[in-house]
Amino acid sequence: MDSKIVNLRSKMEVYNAISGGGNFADCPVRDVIQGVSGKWSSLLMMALAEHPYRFGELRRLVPDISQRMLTQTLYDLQRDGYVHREVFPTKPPSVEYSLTDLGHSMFSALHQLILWAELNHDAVRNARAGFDATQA
Amino acid sequence: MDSKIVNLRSKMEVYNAISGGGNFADCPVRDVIQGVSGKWSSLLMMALAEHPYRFGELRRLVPDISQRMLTQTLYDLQRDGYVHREVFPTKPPSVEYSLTDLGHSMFSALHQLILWAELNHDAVRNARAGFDATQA
DNA sequence: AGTGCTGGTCTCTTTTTGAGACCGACACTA
DNA sequence: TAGTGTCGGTCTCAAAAAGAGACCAGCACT
Repeated sequence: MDSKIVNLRSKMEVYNAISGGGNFADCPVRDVIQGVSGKWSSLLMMALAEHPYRFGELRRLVPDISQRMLTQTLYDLQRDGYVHREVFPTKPPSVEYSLTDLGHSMFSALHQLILWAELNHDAVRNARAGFDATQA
Repeated sequence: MDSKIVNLRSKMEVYNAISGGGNFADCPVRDVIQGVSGKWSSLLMMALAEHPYRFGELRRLVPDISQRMLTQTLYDLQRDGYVHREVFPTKPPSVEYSLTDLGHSMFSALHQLILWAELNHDAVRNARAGFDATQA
């Protein structure tokens, strides 16, 4: 029984095995992907990949993000080493966010997904519409 | 003022422009990325990219997903056209989930990010540890 | 008659997110 | 000098999403 699962030495199984007691927190892919998979992370990475932005600029660029989530998402991206935060002692003080080398490196991988999304947006929308039609 | 934002014809601006009244829902990248950026989506895509799995198999493969979220995430992936759901009239009936062509296509883009995550997991973990150290 | 397996749904609680008021320090304006 | 605006946030409260786990029908086997 469950011969597929038992026989295949797949990555999924290895991640399960690593986790040992079911904690599963050590799965490298999950650990990293979680950070990028937030609702706003990829969008902010896209913005910062172009050039550094200040807090207020990002807020205007992504109008439907709340200030709270902008702060928090930038904090998380900074914590994971993707984003650098620099405070300039102007009056009033300004804060600039920019991608680190690690951030640029990660974005180049994320970029593949973004390109795919641009190319296949219609296909996804059509699939969605077709699915909703049959379910109605 | 805000010369950077005004002068640059960046993708970000185009997405903003498209959205017109601030709705922003028509941004293709957001629309597609949202579907993949769920907590469990990428993990399930990884699993199904290997070979089809049944509901219970997926549940055992990803032990810390709730049955509710497994159902819902698979439903969403199916709706977006990434996953095919097939019911076999065995007793008890079994349900098999597999990637569609669109799903495989999307996964090949997502795969770049996964590979990056595997390669750079340590760098991210170190950044995180260093950041937490300075914040403590 | 009882137990187990299948793939779910339903309800309840906890966590995450969103909306928006509020903050101090300074500049500019009237 | 008092009022207004900008900066980058934090704080509180309500709404939405996710997690935990009970429950379900249908059939097989004991």
